[in-house]
Amino acid sequence: MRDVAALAGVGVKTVSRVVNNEPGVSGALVERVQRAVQQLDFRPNIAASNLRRTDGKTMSVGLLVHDVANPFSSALHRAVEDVAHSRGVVVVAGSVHEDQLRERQLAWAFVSRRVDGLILVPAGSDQSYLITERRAGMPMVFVDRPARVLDADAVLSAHDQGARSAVEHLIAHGHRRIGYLGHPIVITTAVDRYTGYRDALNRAGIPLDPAIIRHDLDNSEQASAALAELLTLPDPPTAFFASQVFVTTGAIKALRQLGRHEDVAFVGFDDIPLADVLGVTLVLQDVGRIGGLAAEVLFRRLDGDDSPIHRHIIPTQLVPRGSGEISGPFR
Amino acid sequence: MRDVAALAGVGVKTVSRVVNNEPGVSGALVERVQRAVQQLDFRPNIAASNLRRTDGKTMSVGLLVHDVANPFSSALHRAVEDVAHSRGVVVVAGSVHEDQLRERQLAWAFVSRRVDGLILVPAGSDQSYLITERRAGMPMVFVDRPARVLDADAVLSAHDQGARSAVEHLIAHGHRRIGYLGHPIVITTAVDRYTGYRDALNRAGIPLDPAIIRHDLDNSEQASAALAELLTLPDPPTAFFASQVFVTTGAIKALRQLGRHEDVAFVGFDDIPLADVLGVTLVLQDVGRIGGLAAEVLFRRLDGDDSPIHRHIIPTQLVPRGSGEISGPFR
DNA sequence: CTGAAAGCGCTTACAG
DNA sequence: CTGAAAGCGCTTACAG
Repeated sequence: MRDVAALAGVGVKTVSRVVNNEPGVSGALVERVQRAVQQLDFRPNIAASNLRRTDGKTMSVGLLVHDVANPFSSALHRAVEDVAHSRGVVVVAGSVHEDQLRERQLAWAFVSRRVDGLILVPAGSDQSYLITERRAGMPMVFVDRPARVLDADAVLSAHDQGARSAVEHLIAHGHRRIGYLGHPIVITTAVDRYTGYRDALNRAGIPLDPAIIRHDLDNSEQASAALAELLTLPDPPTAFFASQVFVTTGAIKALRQLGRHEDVAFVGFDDIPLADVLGVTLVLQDVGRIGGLAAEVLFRRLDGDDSPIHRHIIPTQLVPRGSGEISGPFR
Repeated sequence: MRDVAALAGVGVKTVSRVVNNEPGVSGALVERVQRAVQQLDFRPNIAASNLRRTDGKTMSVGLLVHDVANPFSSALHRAVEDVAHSRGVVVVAGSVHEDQLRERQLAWAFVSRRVDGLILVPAGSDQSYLITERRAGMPMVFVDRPARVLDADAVLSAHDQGARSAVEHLIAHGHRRIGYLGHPIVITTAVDRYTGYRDALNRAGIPLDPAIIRHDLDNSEQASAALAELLTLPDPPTAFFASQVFVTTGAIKALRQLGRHEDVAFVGFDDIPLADVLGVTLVLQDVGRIGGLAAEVLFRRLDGDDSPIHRHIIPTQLVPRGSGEISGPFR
């Protein structure tokens, strides 16, 4: 900037004014400065300007997700980015991989880079390591899972209701033996969705049978194996509910491979490309809305909104496509 | 940092040394400083430190992709992140949406934030707007599509070869009328893959028939419609090749919906979840390797590697799963 | 309307 | 081993 000022024959403050489109610079000077900017290919250093600015905004937000490559996370990223981009804010994202340590490292890395706010799908159950930043007023919005210790906004799917509607759907189609295929129970969404499963059975007066309940399935292969195994029981399930996208994928594969996709009912969680072609009934989360709302809440906080912390619950939607409508023995 | 120094009763330089793990501070002082850091919840400001550091590294790299939410882009993101994370570097990603203007805005936004390097899947055909940064020595690696004007490293799939192998596979199974379903031809990968299609036909002495070639399919719905339409021709294709993931998805859906997936052969491009269950033969790109290599090339450049610019070509792999092995009339 | 001085939070280059 | 001074590139708070 000093070079530009020298070339244009003005003070640095005048260059600063022109670069930031501040009013009160005579037309002639504006032009001279702009020419110098062009000539020197001057790129203002945002970091330096933030250092001195009173608001100190870096125009960046941090996004912590499970894995940037998974469909939920990347759709969330996209939704957040859309809102951020419209405000000239860049998003720096990172994958936490359900690892508390990595969550902490990444959050700190973002904080050290002075992001203006944080949107996070937490891996750990305790975000107290962020308490200083939170108290200092850094906006944070939790997504998919609420904060445990911190007092912060959250945007969540109605996990329990979504699961309950799926299981009730199966019950309505005449099933009473409904296998549960669940992702790792340390993740709060697994607890919530299992709760929905249990509630649906309870309300229908169907006793819970641990023999057909499998938690902690870590990937689609494990889900496939679990489903196959449950079908070998003396009194096997006539229907299955899968709690999450990879579990759902594994279940679909297993049913197809075993040739049971036409007589065993199935409802999964989360959308998968081609699931429509395969006629798989799914409970869908509105990821676009979740991400968009999370970003909006964050920016409202950045704009000074100091209304009470709120937990936004976004409904899920059951989309019948065939697999969930296969009739059971009690219909 | 001043506050920490005051509390610990030392100079700021000593705090700086402790925070950066520089050697040559007596044990007693280290401890006193660390206690003060703890007590004040001190977080070093990376932006400020970079401003003065001679190397001036922000420990961040920029990633420009088509759309962070699409499978190729997000897998790329993940692969880049894995390498970056191992070096303590964060990645700031942005979606370009095949829009030259947005590409430019984002690239500049990243440059203004002084990222150490750039990995980009370019939308436009001209990145000369980055020429100043490139000349100033900023490392850049192009992915999926080469730079047009800039002299920079690139990591690309063997698009033409991949397409050729797909079409040759269909020819080998007795097809001579092979429909081409292509994504927008303004994208260089579409040109490359179409070249592969054409070459395969040429080598087999099959004349090119524009009637069964459809470029510029923008989404899976258009691809479905195009495939359906081509099947109504008096002399319809007995096989199809789809050039890209969304086109592939649309083609799969159309074949299923028309009930033609068992007699019309098909080979698509790019992986899709559940395509294995559906028995769809695909040409796969090794996204993990592409992203990993791109990141490694970038970091090598950052480490001072000044070997000549290189264009890395990553082979694709044809995975036969059934749909591509349906026999045609000439077998 | 314009610009010189001071300062953001840190590191460099130096002196003790 | 330790720290005071100067400076990174910019903006703030002022004075003219």
